[in-house]
Amino acid sequence: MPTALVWFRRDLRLDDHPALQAALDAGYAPIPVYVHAPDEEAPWAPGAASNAWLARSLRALGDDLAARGSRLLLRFGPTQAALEALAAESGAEAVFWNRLYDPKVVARDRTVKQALATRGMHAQSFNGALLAEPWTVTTNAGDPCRVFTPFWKKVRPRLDDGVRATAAPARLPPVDANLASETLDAFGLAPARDWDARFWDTWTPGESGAQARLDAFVADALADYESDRDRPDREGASRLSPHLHFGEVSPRRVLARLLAADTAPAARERALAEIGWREFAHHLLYHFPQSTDADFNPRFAGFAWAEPDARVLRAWQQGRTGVPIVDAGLRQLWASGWMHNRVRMVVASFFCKNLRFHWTHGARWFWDTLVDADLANNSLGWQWSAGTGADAAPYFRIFNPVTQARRFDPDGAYVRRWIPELADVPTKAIFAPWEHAVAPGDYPARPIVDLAESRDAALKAFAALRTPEPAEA
DNA sequence: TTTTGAGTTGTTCGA
DNA sequence: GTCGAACAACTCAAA
Repeated sequence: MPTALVWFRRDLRLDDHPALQAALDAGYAPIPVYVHAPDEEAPWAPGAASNAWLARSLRALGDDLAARGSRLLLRFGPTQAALEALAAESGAEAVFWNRLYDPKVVARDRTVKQALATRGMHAQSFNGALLAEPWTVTTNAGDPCRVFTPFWKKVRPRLDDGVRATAAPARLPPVDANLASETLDAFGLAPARDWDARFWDTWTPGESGAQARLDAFVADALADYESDRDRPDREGASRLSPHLHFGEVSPRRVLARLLAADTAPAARERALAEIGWREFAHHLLYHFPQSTDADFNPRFAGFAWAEPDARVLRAWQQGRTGVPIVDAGLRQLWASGWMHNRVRMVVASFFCKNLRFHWTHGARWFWDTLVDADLANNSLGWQWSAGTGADAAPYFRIFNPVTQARRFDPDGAYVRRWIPELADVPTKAIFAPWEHAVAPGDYPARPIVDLAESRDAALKAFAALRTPEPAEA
């Protein structure tokens, strides 16, 4: 039986895996391989939390392949050399993989594809990560979309039919035992010290964990998704983001489940729209690759950002700003590798508006600490919050963290869970303890920045960006 | 080409 | 307490 390499990247599943399926359909015995080459994604090589997840997800994929009679080979990069070497060792005639959209990865993959083709190999890539690949969606004028609503109006009608997910193969051909594999430990992905120990109370990386999460979401949270998705004190979010990032479940599979769910149309559409935002983020990243580091809106080149003060930056990172909802979010992030999306917006607004630090500094912290760190989603989210994005919040929309906490954590349960110092503070005082002089000694007595003053300062800084009147002649 | 309508997630102020 | 307006202008996208 001829063999083909199936190059796994962030598609760490067997269900609805187009590259694997294509190899099988073409009559090849697949040789699954993962190549460890983080340098090739610099300066956005995966962060520490992401790597901790990846280690577990790779182990799960290896187990799942073994259970079907196959084997996952682990190799060190550089990628091109690794794939060429494995092809030579195995006699593989073809290489199949699913596409990614990060700028550095796109460039790397193009080079790899050309190199393989030059050697006479069949190299082919597939769509395994998106419902609508970036080049398939344009405005009527043929340009990339910059605004979500028109983008989604183009994509949403396609989804009612025509997007199919294929089932995982029940059995796979064996992989030649002579083909060598690195050990997972050799990759050095798992943390040396077990700071991630508590992550795994809430998360199960790997395909079966992803499917269980999807099942639980559809069964328990979908019906109330419209309201509860904004409530960090409830289990209202899907929590699918890290599973989607690593491709442990495909968006087509999520779509199929949402379309089949017996639920109110509004809840379904809301959940679909969140998948739509993931699609839109990838659309923007693909068409505007510089948006990971540069303000989308060039007008912000003249904005009076504050120079990040190391002490203040550390207080934000550690959840010691003195603003409870902000600190709760950042502590949740540190403890669990994840933060509720509503709270992400609150901490980002505080960072970009109240502290007036450039969004890239916050994005970098998220990148290192989130298990769902995703270049497309992270860049879009931070630019949206900062107001620098193409389709961003208007600049005068500055979140008041006290108001946000009262509205979305009305009983203070979320704050108490993540800030034990405040566990005994009454609800009416817990969102702004400095106004009631109730904060205990080891919690900051007042916010690191005055909320009202810093809000006004941000508005003034934005006002200064306005196009100046032409000078009098 | 020109015009028109619209744009994830908010806050504050004053009637 | 509730409600509507103001907060600015700009740009995108479609008609």
